[in-house]
Order: sequence, then structure tokens, then C-alpha cells
Amino acid sequence: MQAKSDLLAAKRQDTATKTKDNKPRTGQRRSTTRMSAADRRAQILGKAFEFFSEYGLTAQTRALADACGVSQRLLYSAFPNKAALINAVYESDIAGPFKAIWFVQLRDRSVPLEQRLRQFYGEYYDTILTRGWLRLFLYASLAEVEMAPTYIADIIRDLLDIIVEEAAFEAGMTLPDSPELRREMGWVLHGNISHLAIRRHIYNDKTTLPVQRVITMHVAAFLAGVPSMVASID
Amino acid sequence: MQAKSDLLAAKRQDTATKTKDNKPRTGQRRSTTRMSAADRRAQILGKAFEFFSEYGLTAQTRALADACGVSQRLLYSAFPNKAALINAVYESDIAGPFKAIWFVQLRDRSVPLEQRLRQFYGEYYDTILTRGWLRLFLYASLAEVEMAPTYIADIIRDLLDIIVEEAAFEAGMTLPDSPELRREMGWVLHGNISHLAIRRHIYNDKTTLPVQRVITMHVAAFLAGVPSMVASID
DNA sequence: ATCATTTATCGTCGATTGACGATATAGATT
DNA sequence: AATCTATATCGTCAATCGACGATAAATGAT
Repeated sequence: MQAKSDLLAAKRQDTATKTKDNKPRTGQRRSTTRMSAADRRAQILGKAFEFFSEYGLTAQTRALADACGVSQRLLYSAFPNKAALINAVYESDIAGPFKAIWFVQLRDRSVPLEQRLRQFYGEYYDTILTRGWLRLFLYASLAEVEMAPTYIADIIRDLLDIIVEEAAFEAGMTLPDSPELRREMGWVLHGNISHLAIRRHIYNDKTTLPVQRVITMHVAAFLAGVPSMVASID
Repeated sequence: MQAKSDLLAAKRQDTATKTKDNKPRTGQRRSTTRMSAADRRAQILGKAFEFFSEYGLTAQTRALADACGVSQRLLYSAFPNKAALINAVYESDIAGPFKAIWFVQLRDRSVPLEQRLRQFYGEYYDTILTRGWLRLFLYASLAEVEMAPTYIADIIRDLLDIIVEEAAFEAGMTLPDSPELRREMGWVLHGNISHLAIRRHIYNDKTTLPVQRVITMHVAAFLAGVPSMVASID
């Protein structure tokens, strides 16, 4: 029951800004590659995602700068402040990677639904529900940075609606009128896959079962459960 | 996409340790109630749970001391350091509240399984999966304080085994030999209830559906899905 | 080559951090 | 009421924080 280094961290490794006898040295500068403003911004953004997802949104800008191999001051040439940097990370790395084509594929009734769902969640798990994505998402949610409500409202809402509609069609069932209730049914599958990812990546579950096999089981359980769900509602 | 105050926080409200002209005042002490060492320790422990679950494990000891109404120095009379305090919180507030009687009730075959599961998860959701519990659990997991693996290995493991065994008995099915596979089946229900709590408490989902109703749906879906899960495994 | 412009670092500021030595005082015991 | 001791607070330290003004140097245009 102890953190790996201290308690969280992301402390600097004390790079050579000081000499051995701990006196600041004068005049001597680190040699650096010069990049265009846009390139540097992109590089920092990429590192920032890895960095904040690993150490949390409270991690220090100095340590991020070290990870980028640039001075801390330079971060403030690319972004006005720390909060703006974090917002940029959300846009590009949280909401960004979701593929619109998934919506189309999920609705393609020429393919059996079970296969569509297995395919989708296999890709979703590998592409979106990565360790880094989840960590950043959770750090932000805990900090009450409104990442999760936005993501859910913008993207997951539509996803749930599609899944439930397809499942009801396949089962030949009539869905409840309430959109909330319908989406809650969709969460039976989506929530389980999400929680699987949380277990593996965040809780550090050591289960060796291949993910695709587990996903297959979840999809089967969901599809078999749809009629009972509808019945349990009344 | 912005935190409520700053980025996380738990900053001090600047209590009156300094006079208006910002000079430290001398000789004057805050009036306090004196408590026995054990009582004070217990009081700090209680506040520390609320406090760290709200602001994270990186929140400051000064702010915690303010919340307790004592000086920051006093925390270090009750606990040797911050990490020891956090460990004490885990023991008393994360692992502590799980009730051993739940295991007994879950195995009571004189009650229909569906009812046992609804009953158990209703109580589990209200007692364990609270906002505070979840927040602390997640903060700790993200900080790689080994809270989740310990909790899962010590408690949830047994819970999953019981649930799956009871479900298989009710369905008259033979379970797979692999313990990992059996537990993964149990996660289909347990993970969904856990994720429901994460959605409501952490992601701040505004769905108004009563929790007990949703739990009922999850239990129904799980029980209906058991045969398909077993079938999907081969 | 000279110079202008952009890209970079240095060095520092004021506010916080966890930790703890020095010291005051409430409350029990006598 | 004098004394003692456990229970408090004060005040400070060294290390970090986010932020930014001052300044150096790499690059491209002429």
C-alpha cells in the first residue's frame, strides 16, 4: 500500500541547471533544436498528454518541460497557461480519436449484430480505452474538469442509442419510450467494457484472459439479456 | 471544461495567523479543545477520509488541519507523516465497511437468487460505492498506491466466486474450470454496478432514474445472460 | 556578411509545500 | 495553588510551484 516513488510525483530529476557545488552557473545554455511555433506546440501537446495522464493534472510544468527537452519558460510561449494546455489536450486526445465511421459500421445490418459489436468494442478498447486515455479522463473527472459529462453528452449518448436500437431490432422487441431508460440499457454493455478497461489499466488487474475473448462474453451476455431487461422495466 | 475553483485545489482560506498588515503576531494562540491522543487521532482520521477523497492524495496538510480546526503541526503528533495517514484511511474507510454478513446472505438459497442479488447490490451501492469511497479509491489507484489490487484480491475475489457459483446453480449449468474465466463472468454483474456508481458519482451523470430500478435491470440482464456466457466461452 | 525576426533559455518572484524544533497552556494530580 | 505532563500552537526551513521579464542565439532574407 505505497506509491512507487513518493506520493504521486512527477518531480524533476535535477537536470544540470546547477553545478555540482550547487551554485547556479552563468552564461551557459543548453543546446537545443529550433522548431517552428506550430511544430513545437504539437510536440508539447503530445508529451503533455502522456505526462498529465501519467502524473495527473497537478503535475508540474517544469517536469513536463524536462520531458519535452525544453525549458519550462518555453511552454508559456506555446500556451498562455497550464489550464489552456490541459484543455488543448482534451480536444486532441480525449474527444479527437473517436471515429465517426464506427457509427456507420454499427448500423450496417448486413452484418450480424453480435459480430458488429465484437468488432466495434475490440477497436474501441484498443483505440480509446487505453491506459493513458483512461487515466487522463479519470484525473479530469476527479478534478471536476467537465471532461466526462461533455464526452458522454457529445459522443456516448449517440452510441448508446444506436446500440440499443440495433439490439431491439435484432430481438424483435419494442423499446421503452423513455430515452433515459433506453440508454441505461445500452450502458449494460458499454459500461461493462469501460469497466473492464478500468480494471485492467487502472486497478492493475493481472488477469491474463485475452481481452477479445472477454469482450465476446460481454457481448453475448448483453444480447441474451435484452429481453429480460425490457421485461424487468415494467 | 474548467475546474470549479482552479485546478483541483484544497487551498487554505487564510485563517488569522497573520494580522492585517501581514506581520506575524506574537504570543497569541488560537483557543482549542484538548482531546486525548486516541480521540484526536480518530477525529483527524475521519476528516482525512472526507478531505483526501474530495481533493486527492496531493491535497495539503495545512488545509486538512484547517478542516479539523487544529494546527498543521498537530497532525504530525498523531501520524508520523502524510503517507502513514493515508494508509490509515485505507484500512478504516476502504476495506473496513465491507460487511462479512453479505457473504452469508448471498448464499442463502431459501431466498430466490434474483432477490438476493438485488438486495446485496442495493446495499453495496449505498454503503460502499459512495462518492467519497470511489473518489479515494480512484485517486489511490491513479497514484499507484496499491489499494485496488489489495481490495480486489482480499474481498471482491470471494464475492465473485460466490455470485457465479450461485448463478450457475440456479441455471443448472456447469461452470468452466478456469477460476479466471469464472470470475470474469462475475464481473459482468459486479463491474456493471461499479461502473454505474462511477458514472453517477464521478462522471457526474445527471440521469434521474432511481438506482434500485437500474440495479434490478442489471441483475435481470446478468441472470439471463449466464447461459450465453458459458456458451460463448467454448 | 549583416541584420531582423523568431525561438529559445536564464533567473527570479511570491505563494505554497511537508516537516519539525521550540515553546506555550489546559487539565489532572497532589 | 503548585506542579507536572500530555496536548497544543508558533514560527521557520528547504524544496517546489506557476508564471514571466530580460536576454541570448539560431535561422532566413538581403
